[in-house]
Amino acid sequence: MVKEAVVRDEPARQVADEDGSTPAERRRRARRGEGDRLRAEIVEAASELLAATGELSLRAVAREVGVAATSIYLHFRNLDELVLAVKTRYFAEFGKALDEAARLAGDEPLVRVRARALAYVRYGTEHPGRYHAMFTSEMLPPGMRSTAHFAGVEVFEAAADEVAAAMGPGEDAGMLAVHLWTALHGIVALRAARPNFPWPDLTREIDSLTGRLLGIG
Amino acid sequence: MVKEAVVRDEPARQVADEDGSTPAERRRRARRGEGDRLRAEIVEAASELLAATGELSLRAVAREVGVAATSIYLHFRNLDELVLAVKTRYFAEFGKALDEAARLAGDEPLVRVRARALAYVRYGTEHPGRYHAMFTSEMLPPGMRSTAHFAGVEVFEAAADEVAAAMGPGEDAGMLAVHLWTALHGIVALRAARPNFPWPDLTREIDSLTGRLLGIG
DNA sequence: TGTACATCAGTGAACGCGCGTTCACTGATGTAC
DNA sequence: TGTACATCAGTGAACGCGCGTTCACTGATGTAC
Repeated sequence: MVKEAVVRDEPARQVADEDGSTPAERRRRARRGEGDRLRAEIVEAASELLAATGELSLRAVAREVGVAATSIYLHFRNLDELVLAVKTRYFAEFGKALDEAARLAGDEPLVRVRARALAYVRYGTEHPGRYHAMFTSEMLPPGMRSTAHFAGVEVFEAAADEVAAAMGPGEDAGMLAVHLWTALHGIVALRAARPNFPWPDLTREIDSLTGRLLGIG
Repeated sequence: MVKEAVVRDEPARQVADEDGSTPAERRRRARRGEGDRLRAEIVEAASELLAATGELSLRAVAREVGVAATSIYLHFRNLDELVLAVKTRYFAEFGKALDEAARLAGDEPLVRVRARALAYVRYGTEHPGRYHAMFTSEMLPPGMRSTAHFAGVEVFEAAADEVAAAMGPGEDAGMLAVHLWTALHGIVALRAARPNFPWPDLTREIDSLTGRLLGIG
């Protein structure tokens, strides 16, 4: 009722949008030195859109922010650059969530690994869009899929150290870390892809999995 | 050099396409009762396209077959129906590959499980496009993602039976089967998403994984 | 044996959509004089 | 204290693209008489 029919690309002006927030108000033109404010708003909106829909279009972001589509080019050379910025953000947040979980778990190595593993799958299942964006191949044409896809290893490496600490010497910590990572990824990804399968309780599943992988009943 | 400039949607006519095959020749109009020939060709082309690119467009399929885009509507009500036909095909092929591997493995349960697991990840890594199409969520809007996404359970169930046979009584076969499935999926999916990670040898990985999960050194 | 006609297998133009990107531009803000 | 002007932050029209789907059609094949 309140909204006018918006005919074209034109961003909403003084109209509150449907959830009651007023991006139009936020969208007062930045002052001289504050050009980066728009950049932050763009990344924020893109982040939410990618999380919600699993894909990102420049025009959708511009619409969300309440700005002309072209304005995005003031801060990003193209769509890929924006996507990269968003993913970087996700990885930082994800890594922080895992570290926090491990910190809260105390000193016992196995407990720490379990906490980290549970935090991993929790984050993945609670933020399927983000997780998808971070860890799902888009089947890029060969050539492109080399460098950029290596992001997120730090997360793995932190977990690998944890695993190494949780096990006796003489065991293949590298292989175990790989088992753990792939298993956790599989849990998250399959739950997203097959939401109707009768999956077990997540905590039980992680306890059972880590127990078996690390050789503890 | 041989190809003329193709200006519009118009399918290639008497011209051999770049790999030397001549779809134009195949595309002689079907005889009276043989209307289903085109259907088979469409599914075949769609199957190859989806495997190669990870996505499917009606117009691309039509181009590949050498037929007007509208001709697809003679056999499928819309794009989704075609995609479904292709996925059904993939699942049948995938299931057959696993069964065949188990058959060749003989009678020893653990050997059978290992063979099945290895066949699973082999199929997945060798046909990333097909696997992606079968098992990767497309983040459909809620409402759509209920029924259709349950396809492929038979494959899981065959594996679950195998796992149950491979373990002693009193253990939680269901949980173990879930561990195995998610782990295998994770291996396939992460290798596709992170091709530059130093992954271990696939056979060693599967041996190690199944050993740990099923409690055998 | 010849021919009119129904049917089957397919065509081709057109639609409206959202997209990424380009280009020339505008108008408020701050600063130099 | 006033004003010309550069610069910064952003706009808006336009482009060409591939897409799914619709619609009215065409023309070869087989069959009934």
